[in-house]
Amino acid sequence: MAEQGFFERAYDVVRQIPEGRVATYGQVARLLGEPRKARFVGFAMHSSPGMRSGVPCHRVVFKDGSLAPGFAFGGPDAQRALLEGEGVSFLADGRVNMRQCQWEAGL
DNA sequence: CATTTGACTCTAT
DNA sequence: AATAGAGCCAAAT
Repeated sequence: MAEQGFFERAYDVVRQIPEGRVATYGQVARLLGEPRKARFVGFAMHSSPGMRSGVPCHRVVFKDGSLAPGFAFGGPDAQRALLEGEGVSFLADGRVNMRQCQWEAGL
C-alpha cells in the first residue's frame, strides 16, 4: 500500500498525535519529509473525512498555537473545549500552550 | 494541459 | 514587537 497521495500521508501523521498533545501543520509536514507542504496538511484536514476517520484535525494547530478562525470544525471556541477535554493547556490568549503540549514525534 | 487556490510559514519593513 | 507581503507545491477545476 503505497501512498495514495500527500493527503493520506498527512492523515496518518495527524492520527499519531496522542491525546493532550497538539502538532503544528509545519511539524506534520516535516514528519512527512516535506516542510514546505505545511499548507497541504491543513488543506488535507479540510478535505479530509475528519475525526470520524480517526483524524483529530482539532489537534493540529498553527505554529503560534492558534487555530484557523472560521475554518475549524465548528469554531475555534469548540476546539478549545475539545482540546481542554483531552488535557491540553490553554493560554489566556485562547491559544494552545505549545510549550507544554506540542507533540514531539519520536520522543 | 494550464490555471487557480489554499486549516501555512518565513522574511522584511 | 506587530503588520504586511511573498513563497511554496500539490490537488481540483
